[in-house]
Amino acid sequence: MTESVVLKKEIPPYNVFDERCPTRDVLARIADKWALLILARLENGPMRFNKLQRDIQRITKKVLTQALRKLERDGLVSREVFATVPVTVEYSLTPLGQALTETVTVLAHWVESNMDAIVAAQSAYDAANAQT
Amino acid sequence: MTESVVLKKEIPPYNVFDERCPTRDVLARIADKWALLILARLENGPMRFNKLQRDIQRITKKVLTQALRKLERDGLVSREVFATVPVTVEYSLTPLGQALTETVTVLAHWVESNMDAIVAAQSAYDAANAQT
DNA sequence: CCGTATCCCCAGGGATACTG
DNA sequence: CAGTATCCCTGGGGATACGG
Repeated sequence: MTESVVLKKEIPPYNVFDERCPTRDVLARIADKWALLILARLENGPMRFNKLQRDIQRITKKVLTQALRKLERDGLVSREVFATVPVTVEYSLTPLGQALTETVTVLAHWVESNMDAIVAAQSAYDAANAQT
Repeated sequence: MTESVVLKKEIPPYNVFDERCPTRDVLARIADKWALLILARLENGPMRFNKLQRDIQRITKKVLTQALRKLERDGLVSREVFATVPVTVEYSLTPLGQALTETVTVLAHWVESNMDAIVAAQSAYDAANAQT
């Protein structure tokens, strides 16, 4: 009888805990304070470069540009140039970025919603570890 | 007639986009590659220090300790010492950390699930921006 | 308006060794 | 086992100025 060999389905061995897995680099790029803020900010629609910089306070043009390039390379953000004078550039979430951002937004909101508990924990921790 | 003045309910003005809001610091602490990996790793239950270090590859004791302390201070992780010989220390998620980690895990899984699309985007980007 | 180009700087992370 | 203690070091930001 001919054995029907059931090949183990090759599930992509992506695993963020494997130091060699490229997902780890991607996660590290997303797990960046600026990246998260940018994604969260773009959730409500396209936005120009300067508007982004103004909304996300304390970020320099250089760093914002770098962060946007990385997000663009990973296919999370798209960049569109309009030939106005002076030039206008709009950034928006790609469908891929949109999906990711939903989770990112949950994260940001979670922090806001639980900030009181976090502050309390910090106080307790600091009190317990108080130095002379 | 006496106006019944409806006081605007004072919702905590927590907002990650405000540079002065403490939520921003917390988000920055969570938005850290090591912090995310630690939280994700602790999701399945308590874990000892060395096990944690082995599972999360490429992290040194120093950095792991620092990361755990921050998470502990924010009330996301708890540390329990057992007077065995040699000493055993277990780290686990607090209820607060548990809730957060659910979202974190979604994020990690999202990356793994969408890695193929991300890789494709990277290739396209690199091809479009090829030098010379 | 939307970025580069420079310069500078130090905090944070790596490597290694040691201890309760 | 679970951390400190040191030393080193670099690259990621910050500030500023300029350019298309």
